[in-house]
Amino acid sequence: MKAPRDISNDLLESLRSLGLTKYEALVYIGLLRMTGATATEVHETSGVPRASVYPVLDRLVQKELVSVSHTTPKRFDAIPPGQGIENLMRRIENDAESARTALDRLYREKRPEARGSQELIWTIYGEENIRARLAGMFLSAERRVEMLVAQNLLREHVLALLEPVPDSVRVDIVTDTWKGEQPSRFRVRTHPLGAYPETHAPPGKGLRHESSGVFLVDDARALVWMGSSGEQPSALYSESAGLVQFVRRYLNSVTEWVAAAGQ
Amino acid sequence: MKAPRDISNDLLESLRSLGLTKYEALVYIGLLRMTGATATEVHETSGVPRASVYPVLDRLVQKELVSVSHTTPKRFDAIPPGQGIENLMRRIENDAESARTALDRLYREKRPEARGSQELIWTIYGEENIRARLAGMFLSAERRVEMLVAQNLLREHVLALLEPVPDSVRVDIVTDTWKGEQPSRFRVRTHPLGAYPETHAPPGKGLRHESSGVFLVDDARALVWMGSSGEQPSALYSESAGLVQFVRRYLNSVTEWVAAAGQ
DNA sequence: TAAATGTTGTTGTTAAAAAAACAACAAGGT
DNA sequence: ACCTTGTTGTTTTTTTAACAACAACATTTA
Repeated sequence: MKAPRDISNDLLESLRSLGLTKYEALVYIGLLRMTGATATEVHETSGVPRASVYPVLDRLVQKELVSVSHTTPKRFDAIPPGQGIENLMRRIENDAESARTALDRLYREKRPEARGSQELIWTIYGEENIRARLAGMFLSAERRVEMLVAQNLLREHVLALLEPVPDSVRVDIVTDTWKGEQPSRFRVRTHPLGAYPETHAPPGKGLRHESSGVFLVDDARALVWMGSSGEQPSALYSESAGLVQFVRRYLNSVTEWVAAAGQ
Repeated sequence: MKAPRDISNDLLESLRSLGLTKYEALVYIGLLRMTGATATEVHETSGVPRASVYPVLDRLVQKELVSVSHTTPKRFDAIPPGQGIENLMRRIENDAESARTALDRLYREKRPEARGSQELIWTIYGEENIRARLAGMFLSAERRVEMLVAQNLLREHVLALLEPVPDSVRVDIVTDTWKGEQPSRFRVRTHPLGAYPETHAPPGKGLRHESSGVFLVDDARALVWMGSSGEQPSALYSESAGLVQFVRRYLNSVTEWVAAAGQ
């Protein structure tokens, strides 16, 4: 192919994930700079081979990204980006909707937790997924929720999820700082988490508490939120006795430390 | 590939437009029926070759559609469809947003209507695009807006677009029926459009007025809305003297007919 | 006006890239 | 000794991209 000028690779990638091929993207981009261009002009400014330009334009018309004139030769015009992208998204959202419906049906047919998945430790990627799992944990709490969690993480992502927890469930929170009054609903204890001795960790490489947290529900379900700064966060979730016990001990020792520190 | 069971082709297509490959779709679908499956089990119920299952699962984890356990052998679990599809859509919407930003910049650099595009007749596909164009026409009206339009089309799609037209612009509407009182804002004339003699058309094949309409603004810009029933609608738009004159005459003769019919 | 030239729109073929399918094997567990 | 997991590399198929050739017109030029 000729020289498609200086089209950012990112843009092509974005358009591809909206369902366009490279050629379709290049033609549409080229067309945005022109008004009423002929196929040959499109070929020239987009760098797409002339013979390929015709089928590509046909597809773009089908996708409601360009309009055609009735002259000979035909002339083409781009639908403005706002409208055009909306047109693409409409199709995609339709697909998403029908896919969700179909998948939900399959999903509901699943035998409910046949095997003992309770011995496994799961890795969950992505903030949304972690939050969803946390919400589920909190929702299922019957007696007690405990957490050791950095203040920013708590405020931004966790606090809202505690809303549906009933009063009969005791909620213990250990965090680094707490602005404002103590909420009566929860037992909040503050402590400079960074100062907690990372026993077996080499200095400077200790677990970053910045965006991390440890959660335990009813001594039965544990989640460890590992927020690698900047990166996509991940978490461990488990109902296995092993991990739960480990988390249990960790929380105990931190709690003791906090108490001893004399707050 | 083995027998992927009875997976609807539509579903695979939908998932593809959300950025999944066939394999990714099959594995995810298969995984929805299981809980904590091993790679081999995934292979068995999805029909995807065992060796291919590993890279596919990796990608699905990246796309936040499945979670992995830390056991050996690894076990995999599907994120529930609602959450999973939301995860996919989030990425796509990000791409859409950044694409729109980038494209808008390019679009604005375009020299404003360099050539005389006013001689061309454009075909516009898709209801949204037609409505957008109509809205633009109405917005630019300085003296007069005339339309001959089926009642259903008028109510559902057109009336709302007339909102921003100032009082100084005269708006004439001819339609088949009009329930309720006459709006003082517009000059509405009703007429059973079907009865208008389709001069050169064979009976039964005359232009269906059901979802069609003719629009003229300031005697300068014309749009013909052709609503093929059920299909995607299309329209002609032009500022060319030829088409404008044709529409002008058509409106005139209909208006005369209506007047003669003695309303 | 007729020949020469050029452009548009089509069709068919080849090349490159991406996805799918298969083969083989080391590591570890039973 | 045997089976399973996870990994790697190779072949086949499908999809995109690139190229070649040509008929139908239209434009220029002699």
